[in-house]
Amino acid sequence: MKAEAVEAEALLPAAPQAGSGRANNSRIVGTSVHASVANEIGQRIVRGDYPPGSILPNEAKWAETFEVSRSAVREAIKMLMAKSLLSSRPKVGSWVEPRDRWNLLDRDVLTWYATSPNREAFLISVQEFRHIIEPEATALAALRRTDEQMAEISTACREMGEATSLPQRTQADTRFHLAILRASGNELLVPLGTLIESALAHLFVFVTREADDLRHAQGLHEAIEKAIRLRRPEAARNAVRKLLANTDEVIARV
Amino acid sequence: MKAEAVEAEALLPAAPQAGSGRANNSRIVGTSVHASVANEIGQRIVRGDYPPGSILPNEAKWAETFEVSRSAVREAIKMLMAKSLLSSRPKVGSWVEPRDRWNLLDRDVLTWYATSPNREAFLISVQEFRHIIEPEATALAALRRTDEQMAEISTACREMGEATSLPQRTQADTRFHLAILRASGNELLVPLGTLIESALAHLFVFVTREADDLRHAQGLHEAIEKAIRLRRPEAARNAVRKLLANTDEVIARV
DNA sequence: TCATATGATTTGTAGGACAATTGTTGACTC
DNA sequence: GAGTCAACAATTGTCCTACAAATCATATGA
Repeated sequence: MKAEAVEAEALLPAAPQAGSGRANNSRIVGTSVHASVANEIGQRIVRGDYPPGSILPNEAKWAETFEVSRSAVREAIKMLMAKSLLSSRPKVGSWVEPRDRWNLLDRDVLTWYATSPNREAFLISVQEFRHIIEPEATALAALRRTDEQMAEISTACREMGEATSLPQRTQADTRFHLAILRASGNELLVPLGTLIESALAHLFVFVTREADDLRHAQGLHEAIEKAIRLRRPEAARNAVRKLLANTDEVIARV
Repeated sequence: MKAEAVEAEALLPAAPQAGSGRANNSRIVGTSVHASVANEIGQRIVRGDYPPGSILPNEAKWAETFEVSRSAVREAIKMLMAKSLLSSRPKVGSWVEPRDRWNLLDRDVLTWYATSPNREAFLISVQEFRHIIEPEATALAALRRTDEQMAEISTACREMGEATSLPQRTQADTRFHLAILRASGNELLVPLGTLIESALAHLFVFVTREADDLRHAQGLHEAIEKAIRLRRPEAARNAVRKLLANTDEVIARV
């Protein structure tokens, strides 16, 4: 090809480069090349740079763009195919699949979605989804939890109360909700934990809670814990609904 | 390496080989090599051949086993990594991730799960999941459907009634439920369509319905269609609950 | 006993070569 | 002029080889 050596794009968010000079090859830390490439391309797709149905640049082009080997690009693309973001055929190339084939519940896709321009739409969808899932999941947990699962839930709930920093509290909060999903006894509910994780992680950025709010929220969590402990599905369902309503309200303020 | 040329395993379900002789290289039809390998390894993992935490054979070993190149194996493994079934590190190898990290809601993983030894557990989980999701999703659809979406739902419902063969009917049934999910106005619900698809596909194998059952089920579907058409969320919710109860009963008979 | 090197194994990355697939173009025929 | 068919070209698919990087295990030494 006669293509001139175009400026390669950096894969990771601009590492402060020691030796100034050439701005790429800045692969910095723990991430492997194919993972970075998958991340970058995936993000662009979800962000809308390449609308569904459109043909992506071919593998050689990506390799050139990122200054990596075609093998690495191919592995990245295979990862995106596994998430149904892409398909490809010889001579045609790779194209973006229609949006309703995307596996939006995938951890990575969700992350890309959460950081894309329409963050608010995302948050609203997730919160609505929680309204559908969590009351029922918690009711099931109240019926079927084992003692070990109960211990996990109680521990997380207590650590939430004792947390001294917001990140620490958020982490305990997440553990609390994930433990409930696991205790529901339905394996298919567990993967939805990524949704909740994502929701809480992004909520925590938005929200600066007052001390009063914190105490109130803690009380709501403890009500859930209690209902599960006493094996009262109906009470559990209602307690979760109250918590979600509270969260809705916090969101609405912003 | 001193490894003897061991018998390679066939990737696809035993093609009737013309020239008898060597039993592999039987890659037959439209599937690419890396996809076949991913399918085979994925199925084995979900089936339980390699329990979570255990180390898989290394890439070279897989390449030898399937008589494909290491590149193809790597691309397959990357696909499984994208579904969180695997992780890998240099020198250590690839290991199976804990079950609760698997993306069970992924189309492929779900298929592998559905064909694994514990099919019944799978079907029960899916049906329970439907109880959680579908009533609410349908209520939302009743509130937010557009006219185009309504047309899709009505068409599918009608075609269900007019279907002359069971596969044809199942297909229309699937389209009906997927259209409702899409009409719910919550993007995150759409990916759950794979669950319902899978459920109906596998239910249809189990069940041989009587003419009476068929008429009854059709009536239940039409009730749902009507509730959505008249924008009555509460009626829609109840209609779906009735349909699911009916399905439960059919399952219980077997 | 603990820290430190060093060795070996496995994945990670690169690059090149060719096969397979298939859209496109152009020639040929009716 | 329309339609059919063959040749071409572009792109992914597959294979191969070589080396780099990471890291576990072992041995070595203080």
